[in-house]
Amino acid sequence: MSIPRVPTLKDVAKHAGVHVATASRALNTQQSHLVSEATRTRVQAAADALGYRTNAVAQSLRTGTTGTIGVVVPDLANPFVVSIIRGVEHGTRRENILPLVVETHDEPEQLRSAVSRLLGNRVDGIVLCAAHTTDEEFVADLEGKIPVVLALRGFDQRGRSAPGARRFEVLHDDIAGARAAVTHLIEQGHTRIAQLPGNQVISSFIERGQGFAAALAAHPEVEDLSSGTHATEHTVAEGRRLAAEALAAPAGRRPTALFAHNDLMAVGALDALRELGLRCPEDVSVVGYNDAPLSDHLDPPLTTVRLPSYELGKHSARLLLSAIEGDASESVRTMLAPELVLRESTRPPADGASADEAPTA
Amino acid sequence: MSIPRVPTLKDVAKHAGVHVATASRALNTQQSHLVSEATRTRVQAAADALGYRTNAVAQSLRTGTTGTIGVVVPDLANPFVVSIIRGVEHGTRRENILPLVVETHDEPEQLRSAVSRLLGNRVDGIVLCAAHTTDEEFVADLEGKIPVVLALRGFDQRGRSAPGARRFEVLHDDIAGARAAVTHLIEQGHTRIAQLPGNQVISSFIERGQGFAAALAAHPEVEDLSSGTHATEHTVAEGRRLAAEALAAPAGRRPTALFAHNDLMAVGALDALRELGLRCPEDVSVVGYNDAPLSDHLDPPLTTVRLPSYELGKHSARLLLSAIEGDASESVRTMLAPELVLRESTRPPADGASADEAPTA
DNA sequence: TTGAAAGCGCTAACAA
DNA sequence: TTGTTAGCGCTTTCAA
Repeated sequence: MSIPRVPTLKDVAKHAGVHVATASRALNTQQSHLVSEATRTRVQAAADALGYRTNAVAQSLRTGTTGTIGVVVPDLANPFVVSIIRGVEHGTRRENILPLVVETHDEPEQLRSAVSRLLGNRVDGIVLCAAHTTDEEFVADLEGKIPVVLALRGFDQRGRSAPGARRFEVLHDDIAGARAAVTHLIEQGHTRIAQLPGNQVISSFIERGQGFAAALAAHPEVEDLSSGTHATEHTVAEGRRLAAEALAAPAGRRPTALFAHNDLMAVGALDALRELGLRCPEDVSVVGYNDAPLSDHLDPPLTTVRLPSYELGKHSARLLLSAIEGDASESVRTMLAPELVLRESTRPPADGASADEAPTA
Repeated sequence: MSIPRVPTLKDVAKHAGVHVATASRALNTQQSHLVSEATRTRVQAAADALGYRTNAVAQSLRTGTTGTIGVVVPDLANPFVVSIIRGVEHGTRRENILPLVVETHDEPEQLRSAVSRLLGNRVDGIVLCAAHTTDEEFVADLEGKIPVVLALRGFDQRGRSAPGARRFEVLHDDIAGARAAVTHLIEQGHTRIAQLPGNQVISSFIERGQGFAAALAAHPEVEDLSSGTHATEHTVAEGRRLAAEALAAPAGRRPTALFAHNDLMAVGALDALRELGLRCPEDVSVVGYNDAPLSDHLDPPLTTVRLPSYELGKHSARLLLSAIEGDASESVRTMLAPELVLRESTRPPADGASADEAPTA
């Protein structure tokens, strides 16, 4: 009921009959060699007896380092974000670092307030997975205050000319991923393709658009039938909206394949097709991105692009730790490769797809 | 490049030409009334000019409270766990509390080490969503050290007789949820039902089993054809394994409906059916639990039970905060109700599938 | 209304 | 090998 006072190092020292400094040395693995084996044992016994646990707060204040890092993510409900976090955890476990995870929901103010809290809590560094291209100035400023690893999302490569602007990045090659997905569609024979683009303030989606464009540029016979609008959120509902737009064209001008910038939007596209009386993949192929859980159990199982999120988190953490140690003096930019996952939502267009027999619903 | 020293309160005080104590008072909303409006403004201006941010570490050491709470969860990859976390965040936002989230992966040692880290970091309280029934002693001990809210998973009601054992709980009525799901199957006319039980060291799954039993007890004509084994993990693979076991019976003795203790296991059951050449829901109905994302987009869309995870998190946080304030002197036990979500994976058994042609509904 | 001073619990020179 | 001492940055009595 009544919560007893938590024992301090002073209590341990008294109990062991030594000075606090000795107790501190005895319990600190780095310094315990400075202490006689006998007293070390005695102090340890006292600590165990009292249930002593180092007060990380006091330790942090004294040493100037907290043993925590911030992990700023857009959205925990996004499974690959969780995977990144686990990668970070893996990369920091040995060092006994505690990652503090904060969400931004892709709101610029929330990014700022989240970072502000982390700075207030004196994290030793930050893995930033939630940057918008419009945050570049903010991030550059932040990098002047604390070690930062820019993960998952970066900035436009131009404008990287700031002198002495060291930057640590662990990114994913979204251009290659999108290009692989769209090239797959083209190789299956699709000549009318539309993309359902994500929010263009996020590098991942900008680059997926670039990958789409690159794939089409290499195949001039293929038409881009995208509607031109892009999603503001990356939800099923938005995917459905964009797909409906793209599919609204008269039958002969309708895309036979859709590239959605993420899996949820691809699911929305499947919904839109169903509502129009079109079948996937018989009438229209669909590709997603991220390889979300259960995307292999959809109807039909979704062709998608896998992003090595766990590795991304792990590398980010490692890089951040070395930046904190001061080991990393140069800019580092790691780029992780995508993997195309073929399932049943893509197939060659039906015979005479150009003439298109599909119902207009 | 070189990271400049972070300004301290002393810097602000000097810059404003006042004593640090005055600066402290000026910047602390609770005490700023003790300071003349003029100096308050001056101090604030100095703080802004220097980019001062209170050092939460020093503040915590001095005040003995960190403004952080621990949130111990089994598994971030579980979407309803994320929803709980968001509820917690909602419940703590106003007070500007930082929730520290740690995972246990349902490993007893990880629970202990996670809690240990949180205690070391001197969190002000803990929301524990990851308890096993075998952790009761550990938890009782913990409750003697720090305010704890037992969320999502509780302990057996017997044995609650410890004198003065105050306990704060925010739980979900798994018995009612399971009972509703199974009663729904029975009312559709199913008379041969099997459950695919989760790990029996977790109260949620124990209670889902009890709800299953209660539903059957109220309908003596219904047979329990469960295989008797239960899952160790709550994955698609385990669901598939258990479903295959239950469906291995000769045709006339085969269950016509399966109640899986969570959605992933239900998905595994769908896989098992497909492998056996059985259709869902025509041959066998399936019910899940949790209403996971995309469970409405499966083939077929899954009937399931929704658990009010966001509210659960929100209530837990509120309760913890009041416990920290010392407001809550009595045990509190909040029980949140489930909601049955009907979709297409359940329907009455085919004619002759059971002896019972007359659905009772 | 402001300043002086003590101290939260710990670690790290320095001295012995 | 151990003890002494100072101080990390802040808040909060107590005095002025």
